[in-house]
Amino acid sequence: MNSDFTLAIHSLTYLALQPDRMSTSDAISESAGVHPVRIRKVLSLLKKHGFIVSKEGTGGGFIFAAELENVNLWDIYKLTSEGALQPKCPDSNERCLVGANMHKVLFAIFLGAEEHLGEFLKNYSIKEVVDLIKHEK
Amino acid sequence: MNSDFTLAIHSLTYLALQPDRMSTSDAISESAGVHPVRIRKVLSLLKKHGFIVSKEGTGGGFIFAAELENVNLWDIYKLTSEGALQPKCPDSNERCLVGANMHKVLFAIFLGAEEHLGEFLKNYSIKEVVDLIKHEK
DNA sequence: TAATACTGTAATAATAAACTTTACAGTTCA
DNA sequence: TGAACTGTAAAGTTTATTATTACAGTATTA
Repeated sequence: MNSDFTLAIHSLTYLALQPDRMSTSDAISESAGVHPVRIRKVLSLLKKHGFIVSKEGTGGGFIFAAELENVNLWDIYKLTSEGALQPKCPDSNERCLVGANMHKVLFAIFLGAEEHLGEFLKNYSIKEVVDLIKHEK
Repeated sequence: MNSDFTLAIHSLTYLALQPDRMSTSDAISESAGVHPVRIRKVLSLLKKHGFIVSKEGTGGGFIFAAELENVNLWDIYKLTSEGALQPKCPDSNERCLVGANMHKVLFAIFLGAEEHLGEFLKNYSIKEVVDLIKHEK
């Protein structure tokens, strides 16, 4: 799994704390410690799904466009990383009972596991993450 | 996450279906479609924790050494992949409220997520996986 | 209207992680 | 003693992730 999921959480949390003005990808990337192009790529996804709004040109940037309570980590996971739990099985031996069928069995189990994980992640909205961040201070 | 977890499940399932004789790393690796050295590395872990027994020399190999019902996927996950859910955060900006504290907050959330995943994986013992494999046939 | 400060995105380069391969020491059996 | 195994380390290869470069498009401002 790449870190798009955590970068998305990081970016949204950042934006949640700047509700009144636009933030640039440079500012967010400096906070997260990654390259601005990477942030723009992740934010581009979040924009497509309406969580944020962007504006080009001078004074432009990104800003939150939803209620913090209504964006939870499972929503973000699905956008950035759905299927990431699935094991990448190499081609196994079709002439062996185990090799031939393990892929299907694991696929089904990991699908269940991801759904189960989803139930957990739904408990955390960006609002909760923001509160946790503030509490750390 | 590398595929040690799924290779361990594959190997144990394979051994579960050969309860009466030793299986070589070559045979298992052919079933799983990976290199025998990799299988031996994974099996070495499983051996350390008593799930299997190995024997060197001619006629040697690996064999299951526990009750199938008593080895579940969470046990195996812990051995092979514990912490794999944890996001690998790059060093973020300590002078930013979000950058400075996101790591701790995410660590806590993902720790919970992994425990939650554990509850799901505990539902699957190797016996169940074997049954699913047989059922696929 | 020209310069500046942004987003958006593609293409390439660098780095890191995963996996394979080679090598060889140790063990058991025939 | 030789063949068939496990056990590991080290080196090489491949793949995935991330950074960098480049540049087109858009809004602002002077």
